[in-house]
This record gives sequence, structure tokens and C-alpha cells, in this order.
Amino acid sequence: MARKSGSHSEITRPRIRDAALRLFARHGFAAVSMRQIAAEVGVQAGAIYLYFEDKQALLFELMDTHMDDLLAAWEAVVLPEDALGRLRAFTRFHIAYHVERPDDVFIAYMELRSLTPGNFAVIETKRRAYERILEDLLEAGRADGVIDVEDVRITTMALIAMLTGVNTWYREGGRLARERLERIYWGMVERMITGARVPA
Amino acid sequence: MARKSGSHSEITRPRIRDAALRLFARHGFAAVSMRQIAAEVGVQAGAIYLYFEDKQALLFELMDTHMDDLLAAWEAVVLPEDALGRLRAFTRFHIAYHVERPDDVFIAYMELRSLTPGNFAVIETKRRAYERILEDLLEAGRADGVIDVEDVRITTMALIAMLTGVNTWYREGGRLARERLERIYWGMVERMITGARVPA
DNA sequence: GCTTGATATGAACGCCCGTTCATATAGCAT
DNA sequence: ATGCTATATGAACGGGCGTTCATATCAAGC
Repeated sequence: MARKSGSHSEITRPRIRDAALRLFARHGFAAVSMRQIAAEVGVQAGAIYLYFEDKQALLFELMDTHMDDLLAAWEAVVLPEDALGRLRAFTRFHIAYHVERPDDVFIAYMELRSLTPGNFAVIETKRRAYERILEDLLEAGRADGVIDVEDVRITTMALIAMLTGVNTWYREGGRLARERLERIYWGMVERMITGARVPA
Repeated sequence: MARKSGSHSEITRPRIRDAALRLFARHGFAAVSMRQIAAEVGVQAGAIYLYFEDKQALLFELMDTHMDDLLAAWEAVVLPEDALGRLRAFTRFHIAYHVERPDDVFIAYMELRSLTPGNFAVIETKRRAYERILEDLLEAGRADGVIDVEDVRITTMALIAMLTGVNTWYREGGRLARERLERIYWGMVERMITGARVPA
């Protein structure tokens, strides 16, 4: 049977995407079979190939659209003029985005090694572009004299790791909690890059 | 043929361990087959079962001995009396250990989801024990009034993530470089937990 | 020198994998 | 009503998986 009521391309495709996203995030790319994904959607394994070339293409689409969404979301952020304000915006943006889409984020840095070399190159470029945003903000702050770090590159990596780490332990618990989370992290970041004691 | 010259239990077993460690770290537990591990050692797949009950037991041993080694290595560190000095010691210890044994560390936090529930519980307990070390040091520093953080638990998680993140980008490049790495990271940590500007 | 036990083989087991394809159905255009 | 096309099935493909086991070989103990 085909074309059941309400089963069009626009419905099944995203359902496959969502199922793959959740399963890959939970069990890892290599540990999830096409049949498991299909079962989650309520379809046979062969149907997946109507929408994705193969398993690798499915993973790549998840990671690629995630990186595009992430970069686009940052572009949409309205930034203050001052360097420190921009770093504050980045910190809060990064945490908010990572808390909102934990599965995408998790896959994006966990399954890099599951990509074919060509696909890896594409994702890696976008990943570096994102890191570059923070790195440039730090450089700008340094030029303005408002921040003071020993090594911009190392600070960038340290901050990214620290902020992304939220993903490993924090789970959404209401809007207020996330607001506090962002505030606390910005407090730590600000100290790290300015050395200034921030008022309680 | 069996018992080739120089092929005893004391030789083959660790060779299997080492091969599994490297392959799991590189490709992930689920993506590596027993035959691949055996081939790396120059043995047939069946031989692995003379030393390990199954694939899961092999992974568990890697993770369990890693956690034991990590905790034991920390116990062996001679600590200063002051809280800040202890936090400095922890920071340098953590980085040094992670830089020295990147594969063990990588597996230990990457393959938690590949463990059976019972094995996971064991590793998780040890992982929490390790985090607890840092958490207690922060609490002690707070009691002494030498450190000032808004939330000890969140600071602990942020620091662990930041320090462990070294593993994702740093590759051994001589002893001096690592010394500098430790110094820079301690500089960032100290600022984060004291808010003090450290002299260049 | 013979026996014994540790060490390894390699074939085999049943199972699941990613992927393909002939076939069938369901909704749309005519 | 009829044909067309998008959508899905389900069986099949070759292959690799984790694991077991009868068998063989080697080193050491008597």
C-alpha cells in the first residue's frame, strides 16, 4: 500500500529526519540501523531510500542543516556595539541554542568521525567558521582593550568547550532556569576574559 | 598453530587491549569489529575470547581501568596546604593526564552510551567520584574565602568540560608546550574562580 | 620422551546489516 | 472512468557481525 491518507513526501521525509536525529543522538550513528529508523516512523526500511540516497547522506543532512541553522541563527542576533556586549551576546546565544537543540548539537560534535572525508571537510569548514566568530570577537575586544587573554586561540577553544559542555548535563527545566544558567555562565566567561570581579 | 615463540597470555592480552583502545577511540565502539581488533594484533577473532568474555567486557575493562588509573594517579599527587594551590594542582593534573592518555579519556566520555546498564552504573559512579574531587576543592576554597563562585556544581561542570576539551584539539608537541598549556589554563581557571587579575 | 594444559586456529552458527527492486496501491489529472 | 505518478511494500542480495567449538599445536613438567 502506498500514499496512505496524510502520508506525503512532506510528511514522511521530516519524520525520517527526526527519527534519525533522535536515534543517532541516543545510540550513535554506527549503532542505529535503517530498519530501526524506519520502524520509528512506521514504515519499511526501503522507503527511506525514496528520500535519502543512503545512510551517510542522512547523517550528513542532519549535520549540515544544523551547522547552517546555527550560523544563520547567529547572523540574526542583534548585537550591541561594544566588544564585551558582543561577547556576552555570543555566550548567551551559544548556550540558548545548545539547550534548545541538544540532539543536533550532540550529533554535530560526536559523529564527525562517521562522515566520509568529503562530507567531513564540508562540516569542518562550517564548524571552524563558527569558532571563528568567537575568535574574532575576542580579537576585537583585545584591540579595544576591554579584554585581556594570554592566547586568543586557546581561549576560544576553552570557551567553546566550556559552553558546549552544558549539553552534557543540563536539561531544560523551565525558562527561568535557563535565564539563570546563561547569567552564571556569562559571569564565568567575563571573569575569564577580563579578570574583573563582577558584582553579585 | 598455537603458542608461537613469545606468544603468551601476558603478551597477547595487552596487545588486544591496546588495539581495541586505539580502534575504539578512532572509529567508535559500534563501528569496530572483533575481527578488526584481531587483525590488528595478528590473530584470529576467536582468540580474543580467551582473554575477554565478549566485546562489551573488552570495552568495560578499558573504561574501568582508565577510571581506576585516573583516580589512583590523583591520589598519588602531593598537594599543597592551601585551597588555591590544590585547585592549581588539580588543573595541571587533569590536563597532563588527559594529554598523556588521549585515547583512554576519549573513550571514557564518548562510549558511556555503549555500556550495558550495569557497567554504566559502575563507570558513572567513578566518574562522579572524580568530579567530586574538584567540587570538594571548590567548596573548601569557598570556605577558606579564597575563591568566589556563584554555583559550585555549575562551576565544576564548566571547569571539567573546559579542561577535558583540551583533548579535542591539543596534540603532544614537546614537553615545553605542555607546560605552557597547563600554565595558560590555570590562568583562566584562577580568574574564573577568584575573579582576580593575575599578573602576566 | 610423554603427557598435559595453555594458546590459537578456522570453520561454522544464526542473525542483522545497508541497499535494491519488482510489485502494488492511492490520490490526482484528464 | 482511466491512466499516471508518487509513495510504499516486502522479499531478496551479498556480506559482515559476535560468538562458539572441535581441533591443532606448542611449551613446560614429570
